[in-house]
Amino acid sequence: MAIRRQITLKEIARELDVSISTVSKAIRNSQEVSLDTREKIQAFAKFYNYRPNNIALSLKNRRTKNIGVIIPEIVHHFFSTVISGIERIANSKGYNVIICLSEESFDKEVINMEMLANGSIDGFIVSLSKETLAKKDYRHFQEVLNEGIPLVLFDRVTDEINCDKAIVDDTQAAYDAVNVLIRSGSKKIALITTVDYISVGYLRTLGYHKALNDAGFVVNPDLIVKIEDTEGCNQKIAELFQTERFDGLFGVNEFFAASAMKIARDMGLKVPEDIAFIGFTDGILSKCSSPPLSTVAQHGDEMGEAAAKMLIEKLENPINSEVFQTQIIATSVIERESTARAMSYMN
Amino acid sequence: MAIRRQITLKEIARELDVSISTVSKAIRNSQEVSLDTREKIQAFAKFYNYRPNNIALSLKNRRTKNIGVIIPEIVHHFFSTVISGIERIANSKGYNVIICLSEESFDKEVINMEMLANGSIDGFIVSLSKETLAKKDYRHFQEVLNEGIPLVLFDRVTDEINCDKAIVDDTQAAYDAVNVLIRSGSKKIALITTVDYISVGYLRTLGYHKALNDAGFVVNPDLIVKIEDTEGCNQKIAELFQTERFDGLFGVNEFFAASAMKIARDMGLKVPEDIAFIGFTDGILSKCSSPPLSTVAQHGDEMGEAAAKMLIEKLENPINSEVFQTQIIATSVIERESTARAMSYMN
DNA sequence: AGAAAAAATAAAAACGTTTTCGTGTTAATA
DNA sequence: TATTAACACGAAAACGTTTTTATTTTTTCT
Repeated sequence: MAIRRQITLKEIARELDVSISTVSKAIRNSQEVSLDTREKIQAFAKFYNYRPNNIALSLKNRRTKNIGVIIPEIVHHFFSTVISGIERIANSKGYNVIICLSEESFDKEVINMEMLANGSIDGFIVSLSKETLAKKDYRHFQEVLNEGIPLVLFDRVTDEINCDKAIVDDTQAAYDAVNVLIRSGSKKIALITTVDYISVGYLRTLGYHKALNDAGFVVNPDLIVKIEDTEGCNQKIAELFQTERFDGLFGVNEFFAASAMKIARDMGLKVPEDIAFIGFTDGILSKCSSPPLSTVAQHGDEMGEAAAKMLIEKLENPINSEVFQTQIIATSVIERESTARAMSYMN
Repeated sequence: MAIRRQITLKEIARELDVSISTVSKAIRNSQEVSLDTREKIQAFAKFYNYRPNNIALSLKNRRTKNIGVIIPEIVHHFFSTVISGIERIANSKGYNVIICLSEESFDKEVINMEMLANGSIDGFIVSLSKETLAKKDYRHFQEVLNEGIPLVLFDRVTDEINCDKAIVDDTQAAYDAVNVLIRSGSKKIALITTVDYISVGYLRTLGYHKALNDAGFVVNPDLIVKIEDTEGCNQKIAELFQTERFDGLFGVNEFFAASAMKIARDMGLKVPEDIAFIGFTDGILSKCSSPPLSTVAQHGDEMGEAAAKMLIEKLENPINSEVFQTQIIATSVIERESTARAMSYMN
């Protein structure tokens, strides 16, 4: 089968002995060209399966219809749901999604942004890498904004840069989650969280504090474990179980909660009778672990949709380019067996 | 902060009162332009943060340095690891990855391909949607191949189209998995699989048959459950447990295996003593379920890397555009507690 | 038949590059 | 001093579109 590269206007013009402009107009069915020639050209174009070259269009229109998305990782339930939401909206509005992974590295984030900012995309949707959050260096974002490229941040955001954002109310959601533990009868509640510079981890920790305070519980720092990376995770959780006694545990993500629950069960504790668990993110892990894990659903796909909608709005309607909004995506607490204590346990 | 759009060669040329070509050459440090002007232009360009417009380059070079990836879904451990592998290689070679989701729909697959084939990408990496596999309609692939656009298929592939492929030896891997069950002492082994048109499900089913045959076991069709979609999944698995007795189960993905194991435990069966389980795909579910699930690691990231390497090779070296290879990515069986029977159970 | 109006088509510019080729200036050589 | 070589730069083409403007052809009217 001989290779037949996509045919161009120029080739059609040459073949049919008319000018390029006539071909262009005929294909777009302009009244400017006689019905005769129009039909002839259209038939020819159809036969050779003519399709306008996207790159040429991008250059001419100075818009690519591409959205650049930069996330820390993709093998991750929450981030992949967000992508899914972004893709759905983008696709429905004729945009494509270019995905780059920062792998939690500041440098990769910067490089990827520069790579895409040279005309490859019309706007960015980004969730900050851990390193960026730790460094607090946001110049690369300010730069693209100065160049007039719209930017939407989601989930891991910062106050230091002024743009559209889509987040959940992490503090409130954590507050709600901890309250589920409290209502289920937990009196001493442990927390497995991240280091503080991860904005969402910090905010969820705040919610934990607030919930305990409002319930009149004292916050015991010994019940709080801050995990830097997932490597030594199980180790640190196991230590907690060995040194402290508690009857409820909140993990700021589903991995922490599920891991802790597993360790507890392996130690012979009954869930939820002896200890109740709740996590964050309603991923496959929460649904499939034993017992099923109560959790806070973040609705990542909605967050992705919201982010994409805001971005596309800015792209197609640059009038309000200076008014930014922060959309709070509603979370919902999903109560499953891991917090379902019978009433007899309560008192 | 006033918006300062990216500066162009033309603007630099006008500002410095030289020709566009001189600016272009100076920036690429050509000896053709005097050191004086070169330095002047370079300084100016650097000051205004000049970067060549990617779209213009794409048009000129007739290559976009974009790879189009079309997968059925992204909220899925295996597919996201593949993306991760693709992205790593692509990024290291200066390519960007455009991701489209077919959502298992033939039409979306076709539309996405057409959308990208109009010049937006240099080549495709695709895993077939369920609908496409069911319809066996591969014309859209033949078309892009005829247009000279390289294509690599991975995981869900078909013999009907001739191109580079990256797969695992599903039959062999399933054979190995079932043998783990057999070695662990299982005598009656059930299978939870997909409907036959899913190539990988079918091949894994073959491996199951082969393993039983080679071990001298009879294949009992009543022990085989074919799941169409995940909706009624738990229901159908529960029925199996109610109507049949068996002491080993192989699930063609980790979700099937984990779900079945959960149901078994809820029914009071001990794992692995009463019944052993093994799955496919080493995702978070396998690692975190109780007990941890033995499984076949597919090494999705390696598959993604292999696919990306083959594609980029074809892109940068179109000489061998007619020689296609199928790379078999090695799988590895990971034995965890779910098949770890003490010897006393064996005989 | 000739002029004016209308219709059909073509030319050219623009989007931002790179590159080939051409031209003019200066320096080196006979 | 005349000829050539080296050097520095500019013009133009090309990638594939769309759109504005210009030109040609046809039709209509007196």
